[in-house]
Amino acid sequence: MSTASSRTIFHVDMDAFFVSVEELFDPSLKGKPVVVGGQRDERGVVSAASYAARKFGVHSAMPLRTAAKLCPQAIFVNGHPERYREYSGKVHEVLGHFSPLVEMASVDEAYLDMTGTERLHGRPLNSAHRLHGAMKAATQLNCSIGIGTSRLVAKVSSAKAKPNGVLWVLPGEEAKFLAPLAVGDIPGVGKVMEQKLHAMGIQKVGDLARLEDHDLEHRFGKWGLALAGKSRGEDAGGWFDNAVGESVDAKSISHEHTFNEDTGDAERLQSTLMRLSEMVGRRLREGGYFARTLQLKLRHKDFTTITRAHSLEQPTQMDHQIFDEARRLFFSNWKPGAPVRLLGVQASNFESGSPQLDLLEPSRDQRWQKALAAADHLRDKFGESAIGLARGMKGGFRERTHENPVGLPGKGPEKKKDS
DNA sequence: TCTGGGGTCCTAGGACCC
DNA sequence: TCTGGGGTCCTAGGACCC
Repeated sequence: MSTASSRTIFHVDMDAFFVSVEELFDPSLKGKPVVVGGQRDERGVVSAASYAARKFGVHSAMPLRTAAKLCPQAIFVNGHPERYREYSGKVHEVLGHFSPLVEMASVDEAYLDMTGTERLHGRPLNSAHRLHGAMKAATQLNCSIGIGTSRLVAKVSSAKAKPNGVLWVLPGEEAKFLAPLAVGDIPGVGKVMEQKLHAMGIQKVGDLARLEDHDLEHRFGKWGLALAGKSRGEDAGGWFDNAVGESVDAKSISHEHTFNEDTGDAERLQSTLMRLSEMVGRRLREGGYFARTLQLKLRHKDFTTITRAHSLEQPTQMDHQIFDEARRLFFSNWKPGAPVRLLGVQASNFESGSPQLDLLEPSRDQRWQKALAAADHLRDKFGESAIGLARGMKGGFRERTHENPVGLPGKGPEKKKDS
């Protein structure tokens, strides 16, 4: 690819994002070993660790209890997703001043296509430094910026620029930049792939680049071919090939819950399924999605996990249909009393627009849809906890009570308050 | 060490159809 | 009888990312 026709991609990655946001709300955390993600004795993993905590070997995805052992003096903080979303919005806004083609890849990182912005913003290194300053001024947060001719190179270079740095890989220098790096530094190469490559005697990206494309394809299929391209710095295969800023429709929506202690209590499990189904339904309605496939996820005490899916005749976005299916799948795959660690509900296989509606009479489903829309509206207005959402399965609605937190029919004290 | 939650993509087998 | 080949859909599981 010639220099003249090459793209200029920025990858902007916020430094220790969750920790830095928490520090803004509680400045006393600054400089201390901080672990975000939960309390030291809870089930769960580290979402983010401050640089002071990282010195003790703490890193994200590590079990909280392990982090507590490695760094007993660490301050453990529960995550605040609303705060991160708020600051993510501020980040997005800053980026919008630098390019119309901005794509948030997650809450704390984004790609910018800066191709052709030189007249407006100057040379890449210049505009990166201005962006860096503007980000600090607007959000009080540090970021690192990688610049390259592909998303892949930009992303790898931002990782190498951390913390609080800027790194530009010149057009034409991609292979030279990547060659000395470990194969595990390539996005998409995780533990398993890394082990396989090591077993082949491949340690560095340069070793990979020396192999023939068709050898890699033969060994690893489609992925192998993509890998060969990546070793040269190309956005080969899958998501990376999308133009920056191209909006991609969601493919699935899911919610899951890990119990703090395993439970075999059927009522508790059912009410959890109900809550998860409602959360999924709500997001389907918000997004205007109708899902044809519903999936249950069930993780046992020993961490063995199964998923069981079913596709409906007609797509749905309604809580009770989701719940009915999730419950059916659950009871046909659960040995009564067996301790459960996690339950999850997923909707996928979306169909655009509304499903076939009965045009002659307002069907039961349509009435349901209206009721749910009204409930969503109330929740928007008064907050999740302010109202006991009217809900029910067969008869009318039942109110949520303390004993019956999800309004499960036929359970808890008979506080029949049909509305 | 004792393993979250929300996603995407890929593979692979079986059903079913032509 | 003992048996093709391709295409698509469905389901299950796993690698990977932040």
